[in-house]
Amino acid sequence: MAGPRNGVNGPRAATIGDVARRAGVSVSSVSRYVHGEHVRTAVAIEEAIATLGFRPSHAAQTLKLGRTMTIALVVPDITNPFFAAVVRGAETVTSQQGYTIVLADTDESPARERVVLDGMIGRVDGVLLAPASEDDDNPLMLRRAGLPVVFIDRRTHTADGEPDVDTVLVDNRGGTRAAIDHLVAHGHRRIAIVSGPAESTPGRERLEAFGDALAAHGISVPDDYVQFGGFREQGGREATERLLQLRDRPTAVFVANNVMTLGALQALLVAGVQVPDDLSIIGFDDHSFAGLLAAPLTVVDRPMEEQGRVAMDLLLNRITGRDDSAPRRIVLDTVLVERKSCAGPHSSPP
Amino acid sequence: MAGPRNGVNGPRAATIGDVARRAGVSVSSVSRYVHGEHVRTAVAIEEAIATLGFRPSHAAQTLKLGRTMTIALVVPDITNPFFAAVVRGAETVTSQQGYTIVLADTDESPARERVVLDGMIGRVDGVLLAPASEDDDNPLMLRRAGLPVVFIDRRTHTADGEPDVDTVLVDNRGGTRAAIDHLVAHGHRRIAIVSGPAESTPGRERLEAFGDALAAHGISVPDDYVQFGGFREQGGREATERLLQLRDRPTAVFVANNVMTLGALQALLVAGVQVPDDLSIIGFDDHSFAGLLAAPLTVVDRPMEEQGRVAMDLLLNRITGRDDSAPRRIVLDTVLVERKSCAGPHSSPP
DNA sequence: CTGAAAGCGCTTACAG
DNA sequence: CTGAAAGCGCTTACAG
Repeated sequence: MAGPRNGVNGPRAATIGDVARRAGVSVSSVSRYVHGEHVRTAVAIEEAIATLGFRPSHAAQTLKLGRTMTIALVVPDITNPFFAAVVRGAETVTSQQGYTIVLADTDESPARERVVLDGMIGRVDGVLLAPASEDDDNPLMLRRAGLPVVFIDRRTHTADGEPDVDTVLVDNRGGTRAAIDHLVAHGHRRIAIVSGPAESTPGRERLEAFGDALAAHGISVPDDYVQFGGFREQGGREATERLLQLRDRPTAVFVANNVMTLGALQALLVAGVQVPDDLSIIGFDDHSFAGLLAAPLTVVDRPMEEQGRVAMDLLLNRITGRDDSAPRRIVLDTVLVERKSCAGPHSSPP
Repeated sequence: MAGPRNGVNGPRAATIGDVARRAGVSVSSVSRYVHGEHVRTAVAIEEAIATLGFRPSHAAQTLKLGRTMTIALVVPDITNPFFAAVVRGAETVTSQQGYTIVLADTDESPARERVVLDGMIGRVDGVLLAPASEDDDNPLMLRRAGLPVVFIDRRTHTADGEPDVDTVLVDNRGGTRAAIDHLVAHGHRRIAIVSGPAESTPGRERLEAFGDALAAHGISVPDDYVQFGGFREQGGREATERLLQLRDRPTAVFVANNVMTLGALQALLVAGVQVPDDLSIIGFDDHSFAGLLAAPLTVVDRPMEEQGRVAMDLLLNRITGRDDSAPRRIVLDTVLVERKSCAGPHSSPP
C-alpha cells in the first residue's frame, strides 16, 4: 500500500531504462508493452513497472510526439456558474479521450488573458477560449504558435464576414428579443438594460438587440436607461442602483447576464423595491437558484453544457486533424424560461 | 503586427537550431542569449528570434531541466468564491516568479480528485490542494511521484500527531465557538447546524466544535439538529428545509460554509421565514453580498487571500528547495463579522 | 566569449 | 516478436 519509502521529494523517478534493466529486456519492449502491444515478456515488465512505480515522463513523450495531450479552458470568470457548466460539458468529451484539461481564469481582463494564453503555448494542444473582449489579437498569437482555438461566445470577423476561427455562440439577439417582447407584452414601455461590456460579443449583441427589439415596438430608449455592469456582480448592483435613482424610473429591467442579475437583485432588495410589483426583471442565463427566489426569476436560458460539449468536440477534431474544413460558426438556441419576476407596470410615477 | 502568414496549424515552429543557423552562431550562444547572458552576437540573434517567432520548446526545457515551472491548484468547487480568493492570493505570489498556474476542479469528489491529480503528475512542479476528503491516500500518490504538496484546509495526521504534509488551515474550532457563543449570548438554546461532510477537515472540525461549544454552555443537541449539506448550495437548501420541518424548530442555525448559507437563505425565503425575527442565522466564510441582503449576514470570516498566499509561499519554498524543514502547519485566525442576521429567539413554539 | 557534444526520457522506423 | 539506434529540442559542463 505505502510503496517504497521516499525522501522529501522522492528519489529520482524510475525511467523506462530502469524498467528495461530490471525486466531484462530492451526499452523498446517496455515502450511497446506500455502502449498495449503484445510482448512475450509482459509479466516481467509488469512486475518491474509495479515495483519501480514507473510512469512515463510526460515531458519526454511530449517532446518526442509533439503533443501534450492537454487542453486549456480559458474563461473570464470561473466563479460564474455558466462557465462551470461549460467546463462540465467540455469534460464529458475529453475524459473519454485521454486528454487532461487545465483551467485558467482571465478575470475579464484582456491583459490577463494575454499572459495566461502566453503561458499555455507549448503546454497544451489546443485552447477553448471564452474571450474577455472582441478587440484583442490574442487569438492571432495562438494561431502563430500553431495552436488550434475554439471560441465560446466570441464572434469573429473577417473582411468578407466569414468566421475565421471556430466558434460556438448562442443566439444572443433572438434571446434578447424574446425577453423584450415578453416585457412589452406585459405592458412595459419604460424598459432599461443592465448591459455587459460592449467590447465583448455577448455584451455587444445583447445590447444591440435590446435597442433593436424596442425600436421594433416603436419604443425609444433614453440614454440613462442603458447602464453597464461589466458582467460582474458588483457592476450589476451599481448599475441597478443608478437606474433606481433616475427621475423616470424604468418599470422593467433586462439584465444581460446571470452574475449581474444577482447584483441587481441585491440592489432591489436593499432599496426595498418589490419584484415584480414595483419592477419587473428578466435575466440572461439561468442560475441554480433563480427559481427559488421570493420572486422566481424569468430568464433567457441556453444549453450551457451543450455549448461546452460542442466546442470541445470541434476543438478535438481540429487537434487530431479529423476536421480540416473551413472555420465553423455554430449558434445554439436560447429559450425563455418564464417564472414570476415579470408583471405589468403597476407603479407609475410621473 | 500580423506576423508571417501561417497555415491552419502553422508551419513547424522554429527551433533554437533554426535561430542559430539564421544568426550564424551556435545553439549554445542562442541559448545563452535567451537566458540573459551577454553574447557578442546579440543583435543578430535577436533579429533571428523575432523574424522566426522563436519560442523555446517547453517540453524540451522540462525534459532537460527536470522542472515544468507550472503549479497546480486543485480545489473541490471552483465556483465557491472562497476558492476564487485563494487562487487570487496564490497568484500574487507566483506571478513574480515565472510560474504558470493551472486550475482544476474535483467537484467535491475524492474519485475525481484522484483522476485530476494523476493527470498532473509530470506536468507540474507542485500542487496546492484543497482536498475533498481527509480519508483518501491521494497525497501519498503525489509523494511517491516526488511532487511537493501543500494542503489548504486539510489537517494531516501522523501517528504522533505531527503534521506530515505542509498545510494551511484556519482556526475552525475557534471560529465556530465564536459563532455559537454569539448565538447563545442572544439567548438561543435551540441551535442547529447545517454541516459540511464529516470526512473533510473543515466539515469535521466545525461540526465537532459546534457540539463542544454548545456542551460548554450546558446545551445538548438533538440528533435532528445536525443536518448535512455537503458544502453545496443545494445541500444547504435541503438541509435547511429539513430543519424547518422539525416539530421543535431551532431558533438559530449555524451554517458551515458560504455556499450552503446561500442555499439556506433560499430555503428560508421560500418558506417565508424572516431573518432574524423568526430565525437567526450565522454562516462560516464571508460572501461578497452577505452584507447586502435584506438581513445582512453575520459570518465567521477568514483571511482567504492570505491563506492562498501563505500556502503558495510554502509550496514555492519546497519546490525550490529553499525550505527543507519538517512539514509545517500554519493556522490562521478567523474573525466574527457581526451584521444583522442574529437576534433573540422571539418565536417560541412548544 | 564561443562551439561541439553529451544527455534529459521517451518512441519508432529499421533490421533481424 | 525484439533490440540498437536515431532523434525530438533544449541546457550546460568542458575545452578552447
